[in-house]
Amino acid sequence: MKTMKDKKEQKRALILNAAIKLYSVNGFEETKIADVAKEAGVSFGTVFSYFESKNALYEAAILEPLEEIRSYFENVEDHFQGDPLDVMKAMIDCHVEIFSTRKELLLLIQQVLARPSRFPNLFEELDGFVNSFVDSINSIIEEGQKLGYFYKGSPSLIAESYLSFINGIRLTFIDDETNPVWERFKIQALRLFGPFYKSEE
Amino acid sequence: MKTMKDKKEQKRALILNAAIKLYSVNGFEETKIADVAKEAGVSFGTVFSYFESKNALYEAAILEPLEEIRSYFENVEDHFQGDPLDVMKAMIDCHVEIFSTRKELLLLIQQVLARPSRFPNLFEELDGFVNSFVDSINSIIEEGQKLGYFYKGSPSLIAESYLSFINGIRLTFIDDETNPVWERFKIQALRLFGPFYKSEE
Amino acid sequence: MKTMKDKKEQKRALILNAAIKLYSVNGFEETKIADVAKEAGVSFGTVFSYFESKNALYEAAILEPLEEIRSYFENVEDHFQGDPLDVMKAMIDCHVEIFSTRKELLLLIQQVLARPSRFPNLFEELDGFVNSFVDSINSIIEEGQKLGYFYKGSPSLIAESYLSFINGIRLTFIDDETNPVWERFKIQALRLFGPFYKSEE
Amino acid sequence: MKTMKDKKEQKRALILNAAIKLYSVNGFEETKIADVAKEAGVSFGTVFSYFESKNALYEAAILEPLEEIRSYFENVEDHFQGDPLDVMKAMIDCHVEIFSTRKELLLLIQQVLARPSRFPNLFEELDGFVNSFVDSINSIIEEGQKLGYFYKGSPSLIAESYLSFINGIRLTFIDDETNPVWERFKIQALRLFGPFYKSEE
DNA sequence: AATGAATGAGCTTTCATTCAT
DNA sequence: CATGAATGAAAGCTCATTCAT
Repeated sequence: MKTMKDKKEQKRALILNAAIKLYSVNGFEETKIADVAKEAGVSFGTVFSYFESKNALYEAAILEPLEEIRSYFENVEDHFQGDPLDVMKAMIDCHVEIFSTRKELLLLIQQVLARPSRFPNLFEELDGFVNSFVDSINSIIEEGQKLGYFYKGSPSLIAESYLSFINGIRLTFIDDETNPVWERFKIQALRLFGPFYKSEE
Repeated sequence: MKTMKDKKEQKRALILNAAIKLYSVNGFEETKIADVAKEAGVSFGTVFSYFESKNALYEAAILEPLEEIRSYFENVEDHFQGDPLDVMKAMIDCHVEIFSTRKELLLLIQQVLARPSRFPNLFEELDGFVNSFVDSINSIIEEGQKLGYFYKGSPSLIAESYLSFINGIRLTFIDDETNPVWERFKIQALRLFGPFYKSEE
Repeated sequence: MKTMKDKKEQKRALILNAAIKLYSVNGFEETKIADVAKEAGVSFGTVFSYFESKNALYEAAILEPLEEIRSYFENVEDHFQGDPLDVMKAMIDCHVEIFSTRKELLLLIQQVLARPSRFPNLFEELDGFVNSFVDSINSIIEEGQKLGYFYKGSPSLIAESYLSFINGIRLTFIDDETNPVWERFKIQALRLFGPFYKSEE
Repeated sequence: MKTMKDKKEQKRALILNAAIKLYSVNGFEETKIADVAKEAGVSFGTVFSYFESKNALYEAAILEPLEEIRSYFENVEDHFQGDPLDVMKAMIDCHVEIFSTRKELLLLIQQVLARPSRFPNLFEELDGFVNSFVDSINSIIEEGQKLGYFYKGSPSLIAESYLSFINGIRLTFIDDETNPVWERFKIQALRLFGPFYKSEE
């Protein structure tokens, strides 16, 4: 009994991963369910017995991985402790790690963001994600501002700038997954918060 | 004679603008040639007499507007004179103006960037665009670094950061076209170059 | 032992009744085996262990109930005794009772009759049914004719007219199951046999 | 110009006739659009440029021929003049002619009547047809009753009986198109109105 | 015996593209 | 040139049926 459920779960994951892979590369319309099935090693009929429709599969391919990383954006305080500056550094480390690693998810997210009217539900969800993040680090930024670490000004602006920045990198340097590149962007990310690394001569 | 050519040119523009509008909102696959024709007020047969295929129309819809803005990214020195800091400020003003205004073009660009393997030619072109920009402002950044305005470090990194940043804003705040929002991001953009606006208390 | 067989029989009946219900309303193609199974409270796999195929189930859904009423059409003399006129009256009572009550079966029959080439076996069977009925009441009609009750002329014609008539009612007034409606048609049915109820002023 | 419209009309008719033929024999679900196209000698794509969908084609295949015969059922007085008895005789002649000739239309109608819940619009339409007919001959029957030709009683009952009767014949003797058979049923049809042909010995 | 996961034939429908008018 | 009728490849999806458990 247990085994059967596990097997179903496993096969579902197989299909979902195939979907993530193909959707991220080819986009929604040009990914054929038959291709996903082949990639997953099942018949296309099987895909439909695990996911209601092509649309539902797409949503799952984005939303489920999103859950895995959600916490690192929405509960920043829980994951990173200490001095606001250290928290931000740790957070940036974590986020860059995620963005450089999870290329597929980010591509999918960008597909949705680039066509909000086509995927209204997903867009809504992602929009909420952004807002939650901004809220989540608001107080940390404020504290950092009081301590003189960060630029004065709207914490939201800083948070949004930061998110746009790492998002933009992923989009602009889509092929690069090498550590060094991303490593260097971490410094730039922090500079949106405050005037750091000034004297690196 | 002249008039005939003009008329043809005009009709071509009509179709191209319709294409830009619809492709940007609906993406490549979900934009139907019939819809473009209707939007342009011509029959769909006519579309094919001005553009070889749906693909060719998509390429034109991206590449031709791209030409219009190319100069502001690839010949930075020609457009903005003076002190490196002033040049950057002027450039950012100009770029933000472009990014906030030409939502449609940017959406199209992001569609391509999000699916490099689907549009290799276009991706190549856009990639070249990025590189040209980075090259173009290299010496300005270097000069600014010597003068102590800008952070030390790889000028490419700074240029790429900047591009990613404005790109990311466009993507993340896709709906916003209001000036104030974009205005505030200009400050953040400049902070990728150097520690400016520190004392805005 | 006995119980086991009974249980099997019972489950078979459960499925058959579900099939009759759904086939009659939705027709052959639009009735899904899965729906029949759900209606019967079994898994769809079970349906196939009682009936060879969807076709076989359809045939059973028509032929088995047909058996139950067959006798009232093919052995008219055995069921109704007396004067030919009384026999016909009793027969009409009985038939109208059947037609008004067994809407489902009649709908199924009409589905078959409306598409003879799709269900040749079933059609054959129903055609035989009609012929048997016509033969069965032939002598009764002849006798009634001799007694001056019924119209002269081919008894077959009268029998066929009668059958067409009640069949047609069922088809034309498909929703009506109220007694009064059917009651009034009994008078009309008898008028196909002879000039009755003339003076009902 | 004129010719083009005519040609389109002609091709539409070609497709519609093919549809009538196949739908009537095979029913809605088992008639494939590809088959209709082949029968009409066009590609299946063409079918969709004349009819919105398979459903729309089915509706057209029933409703358009229905229009052709409507008048003979709904404007009985306009078509047949004289003595009520003569009117009925002429009407029956006409109707039997229609029913014996237009087997295809009648089969289609019966498909709809046998599955009202599947084709609610069409069913509605046909139901209206029946009611209009009943209304239409009401006064003629009443007049005939006054003159002593017809049975006393509800004119509606008589009208409905008549309609059920010819409908039922078409259904029960689906294959027969020979005149003699239908000719004999005309006598029976009239007997639903009054005690005619008593002395045909 | 009962289940339901897996399969894939076969359907409708869309839409880019061709080409005769 | 402009048009739009005709085409048919190609896709998503349904569901009867099989068969391992």
